[in-house]
Amino acid sequence: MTEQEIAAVLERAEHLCRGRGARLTQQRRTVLRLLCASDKPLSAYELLDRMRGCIKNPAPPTVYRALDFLLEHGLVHKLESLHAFVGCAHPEHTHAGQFLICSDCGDVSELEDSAVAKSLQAAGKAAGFRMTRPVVELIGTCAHCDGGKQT
Amino acid sequence: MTEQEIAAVLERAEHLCRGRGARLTQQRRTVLRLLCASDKPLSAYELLDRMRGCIKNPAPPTVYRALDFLLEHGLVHKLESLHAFVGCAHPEHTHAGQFLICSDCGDVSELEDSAVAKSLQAAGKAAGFRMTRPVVELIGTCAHCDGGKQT
DNA sequence: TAACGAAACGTTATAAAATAACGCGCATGT
DNA sequence: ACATGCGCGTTATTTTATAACGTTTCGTTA
Repeated sequence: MTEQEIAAVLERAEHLCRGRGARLTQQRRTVLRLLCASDKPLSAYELLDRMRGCIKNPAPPTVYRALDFLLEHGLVHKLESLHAFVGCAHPEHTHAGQFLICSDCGDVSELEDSAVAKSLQAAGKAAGFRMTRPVVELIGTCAHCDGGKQT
Repeated sequence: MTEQEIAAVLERAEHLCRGRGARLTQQRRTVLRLLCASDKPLSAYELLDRMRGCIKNPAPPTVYRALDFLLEHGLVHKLESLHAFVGCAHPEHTHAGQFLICSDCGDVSELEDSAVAKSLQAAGKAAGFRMTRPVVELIGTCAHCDGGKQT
């Protein structure tokens, strides 16, 4: 994300939290900013390393607490298959996103494909299942890495 | 799974491995059997505990190696969001299954919903993404636990 | 059948990811 | 001012997963 995009995300996050009576503290803001600034998902411990610049003596609970808050408020996503986190590209949206994870270059892109969302919803409903959190991570090779090798 | 179902799974696994020139060793068979016999997903370490009955001094690599083999051959699935494993209900199928995970009772059921599979395939294709492994885990409340509380 | 090479396994150690538990301090409202 | 709850610091521990290296087992081929 560019500096400007990050600023916009922080702005939106601020607004969203204010509206909910939630406190976007310095550390939480820092974690969100670091995630947005990274071009790759970050593990909690990578995040921890990067926090050393801004915060004095961060320990694991510091980063996990911030992540818990941000996850609750839909500002970041956890990629379960990578044990890593990314800033949410669409914080206003519904949080039924899907992730394309390139196992070659490590790039991740977030989709909000309504056909996928609907089919998942339908499949759950058919089983009488009330869905609270869909985890959809497609692991494979991105267009760039696949480059011309495949039709 | 019932004893008979487990026997059938082991039989199929045997056959499948033979056909591929892969060796379904005693330990691998044991891990597969234990997973099938459990009514819940098992973590690697729970599995390790249960192996103590059958195998002398199992250490983590023992169970992880068996799991790697079984995963490669599509005989078990890993539930990324739970750090746990289940026996595959449909070892003959395509391995694009979806999982419904009840966060209330812990029960997991495996689907093979073709509408979901197709929409995922389509979404990936639209992004030029070549998918090798879909991770689809729907977290929520199963019909039983939701029991009457919801329309 | 003896020798070989690959695959499977035993073992010890360590890395990586996540949480428990406890107390302090600060902001918020009464 | 005071009480309450939330956020945070800190230490320790638990849980999950892998590295590294030597030994054994198995199937193949000479």
